[in-house]
Amino acid sequence: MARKVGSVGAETAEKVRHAAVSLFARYGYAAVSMRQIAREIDLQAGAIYNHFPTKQHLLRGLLVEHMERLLKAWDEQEDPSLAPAEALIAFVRFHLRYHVKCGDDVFISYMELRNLEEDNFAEVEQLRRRYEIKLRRILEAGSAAGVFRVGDLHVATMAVIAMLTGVTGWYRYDGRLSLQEIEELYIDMIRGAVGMKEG
Amino acid sequence: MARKVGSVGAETAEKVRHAAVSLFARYGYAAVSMRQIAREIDLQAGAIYNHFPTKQHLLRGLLVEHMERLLKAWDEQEDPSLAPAEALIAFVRFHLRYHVKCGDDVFISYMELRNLEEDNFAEVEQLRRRYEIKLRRILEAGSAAGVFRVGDLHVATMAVIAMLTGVTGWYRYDGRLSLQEIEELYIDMIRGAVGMKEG
Amino acid sequence: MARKVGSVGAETAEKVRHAAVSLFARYGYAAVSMRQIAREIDLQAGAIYNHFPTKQHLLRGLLVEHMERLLKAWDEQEDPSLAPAEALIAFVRFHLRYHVKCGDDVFISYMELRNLEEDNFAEVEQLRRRYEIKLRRILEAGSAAGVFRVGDLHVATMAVIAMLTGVTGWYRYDGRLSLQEIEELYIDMIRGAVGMKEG
Amino acid sequence: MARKVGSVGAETAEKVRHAAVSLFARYGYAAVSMRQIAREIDLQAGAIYNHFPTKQHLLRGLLVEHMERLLKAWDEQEDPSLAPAEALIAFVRFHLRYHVKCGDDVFISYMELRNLEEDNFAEVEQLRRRYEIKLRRILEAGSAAGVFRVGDLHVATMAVIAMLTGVTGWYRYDGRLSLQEIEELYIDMIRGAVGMKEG
DNA sequence: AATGAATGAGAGTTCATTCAT
DNA sequence: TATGAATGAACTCTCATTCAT
Repeated sequence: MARKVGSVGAETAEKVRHAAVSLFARYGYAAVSMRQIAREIDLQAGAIYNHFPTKQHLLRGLLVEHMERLLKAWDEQEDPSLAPAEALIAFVRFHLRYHVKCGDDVFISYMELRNLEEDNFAEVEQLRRRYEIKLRRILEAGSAAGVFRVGDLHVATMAVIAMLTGVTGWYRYDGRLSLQEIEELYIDMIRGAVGMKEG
Repeated sequence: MARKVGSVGAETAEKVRHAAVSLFARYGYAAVSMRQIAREIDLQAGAIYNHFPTKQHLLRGLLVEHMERLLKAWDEQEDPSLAPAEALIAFVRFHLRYHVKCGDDVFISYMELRNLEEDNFAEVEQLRRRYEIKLRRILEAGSAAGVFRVGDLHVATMAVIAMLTGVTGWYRYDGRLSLQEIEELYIDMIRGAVGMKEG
Repeated sequence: MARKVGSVGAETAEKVRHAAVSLFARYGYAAVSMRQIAREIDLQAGAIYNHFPTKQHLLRGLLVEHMERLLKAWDEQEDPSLAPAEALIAFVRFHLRYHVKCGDDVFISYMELRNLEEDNFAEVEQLRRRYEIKLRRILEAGSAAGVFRVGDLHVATMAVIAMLTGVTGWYRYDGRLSLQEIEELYIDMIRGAVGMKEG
Repeated sequence: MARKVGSVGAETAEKVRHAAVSLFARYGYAAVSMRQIAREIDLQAGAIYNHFPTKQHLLRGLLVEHMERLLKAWDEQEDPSLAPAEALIAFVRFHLRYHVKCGDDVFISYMELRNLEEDNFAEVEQLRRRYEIKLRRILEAGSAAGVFRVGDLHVATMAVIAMLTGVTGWYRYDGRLSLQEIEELYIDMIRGAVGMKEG
């Protein structure tokens, strides 16, 4: 067998990404050095540059890829035949599960936006907006159908997302409440917040 | 009097704090150097050390003082005679106004927590919890009085605060909606989220 | 006495310049590190940046200041009343003495031109051209007066300067020939080269 | 034959040499990386080491081979039957043509001497001296024959070579003067410099 | 003979902090 | 209280070189 082209390299790149996510989440992009990332995976700092041209590229990659995975995951599980009420509930469950599972990715994709250079920032912002629109469309449909009572679509969208994403700040795997319980609590609150008719 | 003792110094310290808040908010604590802060106010970096023993002390001061101001502001305007429903509305208005007005302070007090050394972190966390408890007590009272329907007190507290604080992420002074309009929208949503009886 | 403002700093800057000239001459700009320069004068590398913003600025300064000193030195000793033949001889003696005395400065100002960034290069080139013109004017005057026989002014200027400057490549203070002897030899050769009438 | 043994390799080595000469001439040995050289010829840096054991060997090779080619070229065209005056003129023409044609090789063989390690330096210096001696012998013969008037053989040799080599610094293929014109100008000046009797 | 990944050292530069003045 | 100069450590990134494939 010839060279396992792209194999060893791809593995190392993945390890770098993983270590970086974890360290950036804990200490912040600016506070984490390339040496720290390298040390975490028993590598010399210089070797990272075989896989990522700069620290900034590494960050951009993490955020862009996180957003793309998130969008893809939603697209794959979205069921367009659902009525708005069910669609909203599905979105809430999806968002909570995904954000709780990928805590670090989510966290840095909120915290490290300001460390992106202008172009990279714009790119990630656009992806984020595409995700927000997923929710907005649901609220819009429910509003139009008269099953939600939403004062302002944009504000409601931001409020629901902020509320849900906040969970990543305090959720613990072995906490007082299970993820299922938390889901039900949030579904209840969000139903109320968007004025969903009982049913 | 040869010199307004303590006056010039206090002024400089205040200028440093102000420049630091603004720079930390924009670029993050770790990405901002003492030299940058000094340059902003036409000073040499060394001079900052006449007023703050370390960069970490400077950060701690900013967060602690922000939280103490926030708590004091609430304490000053809280009206213990209000019924839970009115108290909640008052809290929502207060939180939105304060957070929108002191955007940078609020922002860094969320973003830079992880850059605090252990003890300082604990101190700020405790202050934050004291603030959260203000809201929690209101929800608790409303729940007990049967005017709110809250599945879990802690979750509801966190959800409401996350929802409200999210506003600082997108609010613009000259945006589409006035602060008053935003307040009404949030009051409506939060009423729904906590199952407040119409009235 | 208050602070000896600019004294300590100016001294250090001068020491840096001196060490840099000497090291650049021996090993070349690109091959010499800021740490090497610093070590030479018992300083930390970082401290150099209190006096020179970048390594490139340091180099530019050395070359520009060398050329300016050279021009000033010539201007101070030039005697406009001299006839072309005597003026040429005076120039030859001046150039040899100055270039032999300031060997390292001269050397790097030829060798390190390509390490200058575009703007800095243009600046130094212009100074160099101003110096060449000093000789050219002499040759021109002698040509016009019929005391020199010069085929092409520009070529003759370059040839004489190249010939003279070459001395720095092999001159040794304690070599076989004294500077005086070398001067006489070059005066003879250059007289011949420019077709100066015997006198 | 499955493979042109030694052919592909020799070609690559030649490409490396060529790229290196060109880059060293423009930026200097110390400022050029093996990666830069490799990139220039669409290669990975590591591959260069199949052809040259170190960067220093590569440099040494370039200088030694340049000097050997130069010496061989002179040896091939030297006509020992020429009288000193004609021999000098032949040398001038040869030197100018060769140095103008092989500008980069010549340039680095002057500029990069100091980047040679001790032994390699000695080797190249010896070759250079062998070349200088070619001129020296001519001057010597002319002096002995009474057709040149040379104050000091060594100084005259260095002066003539410096003067001639200086041309590479400003000669342009499409400049104001053709190479032929430049040759005549230099021949005239050098005749004068060595006190050649008119004839 | 070439690649892609790695090492270990070192580059230029900036950092928080100190201190004599 | 402020300055300007210094330290020693750290930063991102590049280097020459090696080596398994």
